[in-house]
Amino acid sequence: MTHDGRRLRGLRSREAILEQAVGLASVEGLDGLSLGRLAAATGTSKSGFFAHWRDKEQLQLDAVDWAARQWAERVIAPAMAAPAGVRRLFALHEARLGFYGEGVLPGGCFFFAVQAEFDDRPGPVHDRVARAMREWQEFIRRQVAQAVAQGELAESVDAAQLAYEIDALGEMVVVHSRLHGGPDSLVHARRAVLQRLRALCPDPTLLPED
Amino acid sequence: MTHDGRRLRGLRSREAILEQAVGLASVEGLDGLSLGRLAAATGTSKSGFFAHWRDKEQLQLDAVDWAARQWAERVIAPAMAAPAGVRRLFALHEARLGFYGEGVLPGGCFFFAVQAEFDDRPGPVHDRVARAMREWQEFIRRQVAQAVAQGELAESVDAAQLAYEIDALGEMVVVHSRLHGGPDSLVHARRAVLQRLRALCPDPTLLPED
DNA sequence: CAGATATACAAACGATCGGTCGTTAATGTA
DNA sequence: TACATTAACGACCGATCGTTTGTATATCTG
Repeated sequence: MTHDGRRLRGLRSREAILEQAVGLASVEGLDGLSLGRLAAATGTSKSGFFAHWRDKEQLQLDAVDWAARQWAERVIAPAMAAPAGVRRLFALHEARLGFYGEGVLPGGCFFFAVQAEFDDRPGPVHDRVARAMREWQEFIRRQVAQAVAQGELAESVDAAQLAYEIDALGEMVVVHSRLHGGPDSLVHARRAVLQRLRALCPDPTLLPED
Repeated sequence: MTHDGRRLRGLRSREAILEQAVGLASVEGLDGLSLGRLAAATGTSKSGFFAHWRDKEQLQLDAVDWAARQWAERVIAPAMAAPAGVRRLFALHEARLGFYGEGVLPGGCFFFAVQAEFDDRPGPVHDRVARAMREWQEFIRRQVAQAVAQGELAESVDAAQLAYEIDALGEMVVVHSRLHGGPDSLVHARRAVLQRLRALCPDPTLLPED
């Protein structure tokens, strides 16, 4: 029952498979991704998956968790280095845009693809995705509320309202940039949130001018 | 070669099939939608499709066109009733939110589902969707530019920038409302654009207060 | 060492996928 | 009336889907 070599090897390939699965799912979705192609991409056999997961749905659920962890490490964590308040809020937005712009995932954003796929399909995957998105939205809202409490945003700011705006402006970068090619949407998304925050911030010098 | 009864009957069922296809695709996507289920939903046979379309891709392309026509009739046309300028711009946004809120399509928005599906997959369907989305974005941009020209928006407004914001804030309603249930996102999306326009409009009385 | 456990595989399963073929019935044209 | 065209169909095709089964091998436990 202890951490021995067998389990370690199992965990390694499990992680490698999940990383591939999240990358592929960011392009084709969690359902569009077939076990056959995932097997080919990972260099393993289809049937080998069932040593790690009972069925495809279990793999999908673990993929959601893996993507959420990746998001926490590559977007949230770097932004937490910025001082709390409006600067951290904008750092969060920029970290997200950086995640998209660097092409960490071949499809841009795992959660965008999966949201569009499962927003109408009830089931465990829908629930898990909804929870992850709710936590993300709630996290942004808390950062807004903290900035208000610190006096870095006007007291009239509705935290849930501003959180929706920041999230929407950031999320739509994925499809706009991929569908129309250019990096225009990255610039638009960055500037939209920056100017919005500057307008609401009593001390705009906390934020870059452009 | 004239418009006779045969062709009329063909066109009728063709339209009925496309309407069903667009509705189903708004839920499961254009590829997730299978010909078998589409046949069951329309009460016809799979093989009957191939009298109207050479293959599935042709049906997908026609579905995109059909959805674009529906969008023009149910969103753009009503908004054109409003006087040109900032009022028409906001009417456009409200017409879109109404389209989503009324549940015209079971999946909320055909183009949202299809964008997420095809933004990374090159091919004719990708190109057709990209063109439709580019035209829509361009249409918003022209409405912004006209409002600026009429003096109903500040001259400093970057039309493409504001168009991106309006579109992003409207589009993300689909997934937010469906994933988290409540109509909060509809309120947030409406208020976000309304306050943004009011802030940029020299005569805010043109727009409702809330 | 023996026995249990876990990783991974090839082969095959029934179901469903997009698509083809040949046919029927209805509607048009000559 | 004779012939061409069209919508629509049932039956079937090879491929692929998610999944099951049985097996071989490597690792840990006793």
